[in-house]
Amino acid sequence: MSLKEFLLAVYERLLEFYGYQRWWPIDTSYHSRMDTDPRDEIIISAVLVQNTSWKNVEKALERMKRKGILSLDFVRKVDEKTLQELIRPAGFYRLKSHRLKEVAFFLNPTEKVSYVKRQELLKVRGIGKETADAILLYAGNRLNFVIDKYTHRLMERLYGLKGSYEDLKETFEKHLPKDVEIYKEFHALIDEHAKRFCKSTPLCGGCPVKEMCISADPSS
DNA sequence: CCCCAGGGACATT
DNA sequence: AATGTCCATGGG
Repeated sequence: MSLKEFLLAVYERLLEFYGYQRWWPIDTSYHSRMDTDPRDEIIISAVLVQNTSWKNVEKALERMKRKGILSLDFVRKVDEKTLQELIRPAGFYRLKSHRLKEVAFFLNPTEKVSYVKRQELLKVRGIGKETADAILLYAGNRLNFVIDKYTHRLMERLYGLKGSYEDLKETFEKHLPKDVEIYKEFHALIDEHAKRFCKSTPLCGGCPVKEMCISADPSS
């Protein structure tokens, strides 16, 4: 089986097992009610979720909706101290309030997310490769595969596939169909699978891709 | 008590 | 290029 066939087979098996993940969750009724851009919610939460559980991000988003406005305009206008208190549950709150300001001024207007160059987005302080690719893919609907530590771990275990962030990103983008919906779902499925089975100490018993994994423990 | 979460910047080796 | 440290809240 070629790498191309392998990646697609893993994707289809994970999709079959877990179903559609539908990242990024968006409160569409909020944005139509408040006349705010849903892409703002994705951009803001992409920063908030850095090394943080989604659960804690949701708490911060709720506070922004309740005591502020969940939009990049609000982030630009609110004073940093207030912003810190709103996002506190997401952790690293002093760091992240500054990062939110940086990205909110850079992605102004929000429409810029659909044409800005990746290299330019990466110059924003606080926006690394994963956050940049997540913003481009999920908010910009652009063909940018997102790599994270789960992707590294899973691919090394499944196929012995190692490499830098850019190496892995190129591999996925070279072999997968050029389809943003597949990019979005596959990344989400990889994360879900890494959390449920392919943890730091893997739970190979019941793993949906055990049969295609070079390092699965056959006895478990 | 421990470890980890949908990372990134910066320093050190 | 690889590894270490800091940033912080919340849950298991």
